[in-house]
Amino acid sequence: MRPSKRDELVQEALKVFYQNGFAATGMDLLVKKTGISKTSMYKHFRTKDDLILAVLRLRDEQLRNWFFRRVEELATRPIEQVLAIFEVLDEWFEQPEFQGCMFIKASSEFQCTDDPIYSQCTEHKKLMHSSILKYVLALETDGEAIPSDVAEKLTEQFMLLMEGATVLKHMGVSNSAAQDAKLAAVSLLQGNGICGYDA
Amino acid sequence: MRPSKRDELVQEALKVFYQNGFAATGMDLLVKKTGISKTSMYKHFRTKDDLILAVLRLRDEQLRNWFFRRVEELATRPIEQVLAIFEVLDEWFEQPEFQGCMFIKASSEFQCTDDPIYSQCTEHKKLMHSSILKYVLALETDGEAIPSDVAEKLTEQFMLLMEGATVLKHMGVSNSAAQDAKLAAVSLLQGNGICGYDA
DNA sequence: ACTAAAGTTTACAGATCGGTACATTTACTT
DNA sequence: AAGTAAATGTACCGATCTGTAAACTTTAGT
Repeated sequence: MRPSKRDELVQEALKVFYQNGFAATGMDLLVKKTGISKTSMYKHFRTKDDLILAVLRLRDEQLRNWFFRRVEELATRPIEQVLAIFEVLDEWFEQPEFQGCMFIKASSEFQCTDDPIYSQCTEHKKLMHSSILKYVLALETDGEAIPSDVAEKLTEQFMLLMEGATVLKHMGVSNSAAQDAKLAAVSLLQGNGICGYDA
Repeated sequence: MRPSKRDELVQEALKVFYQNGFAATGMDLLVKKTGISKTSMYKHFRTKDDLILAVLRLRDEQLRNWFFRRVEELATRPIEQVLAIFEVLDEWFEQPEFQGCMFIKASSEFQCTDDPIYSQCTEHKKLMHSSILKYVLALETDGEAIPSDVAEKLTEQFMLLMEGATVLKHMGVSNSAAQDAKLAAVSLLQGNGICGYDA
């Protein structure tokens, strides 16, 4: 298969939905922004919701790939990787096109629990969780592996900090949200006997 | 003035917008749900956005009043009040009508920074921040007042935890989000030399 | 060159959107 | 009882919404 119009459509639709919102973006606007005819769109996707699902799938893949690739570019030791998570978060916030988390926003517009769009948003967050858990599980306390229940608890707390930072940054409440979250993460690590100054 | 139709409208509209979303709720649906005629609505509010603003004002007042009244019902000592914040958060999450934070959702649908609706959402979060800051400023470390920069940092971190918990609870990712946040808060307090076991 | 898929334009259907005009009814005040 | 302000029902406006029909053009593979 060649890089078809379909992928082109999904990629452009992602930008428009992200900047404009889902309900607020009509198919006619997508025609204007992408230059792709409405008939073609409906050949590829039966409904607008199907298109949104495809957009979210792409976003999930793009964001997770970029995020954790950056984490591993920034650090190799587990403790540093965990902290790098918050550095990458900051990088994300500082991108000029940053407009909050697309999945938080999607689940704000599609609140019905059995809506596939809502499910997809939930799924994305769970995937983020499990990726972060891997880094946390690699941590050591006094040279021993971290207990898995502690790792689970820490991961959950990191997720809280990340989502909170994303929201407050997007709402213009804090402009140091990612760094504040990082400091909190350091505190939480130290509180569990994990600190960055050993071998 | 008697409890006019206007207040009735705003109160009912709040429920509908909260459960249904803003863009997804048409004025005709509001007519059906409230029993108030569209003509009357537009006598009270020039536009739908004006109605939404009134709804958000009411919500801000209701939520903040309820929240901090509950905090003070649950605890009197500052350290306990700070932790009670997360207990009340949990109470909120367990209300059957809980559907996330209305302001996070509103700012997801009205992203334009100079939209008054967006500004109102930002304002609400700042008010939450400053209310929490008061409790944190009342804390003591070794019998001495907490340094104001530490209080500011802690408050910011508590906000991160609260917003994160609200989002993850709403998205169905975690069902112990408030308790997880509370444990994290305890850790952060201890990390700053504040613990609950002194006089 | 032929075929078939993919994409295009144009026009449209039916519903719903936010918002308004107008004439009527309710309810409180004096 | 008269007057007035508030709320009402109905019917409508133009625009926009998601989604479709039909006929035409481009593109790709053999």
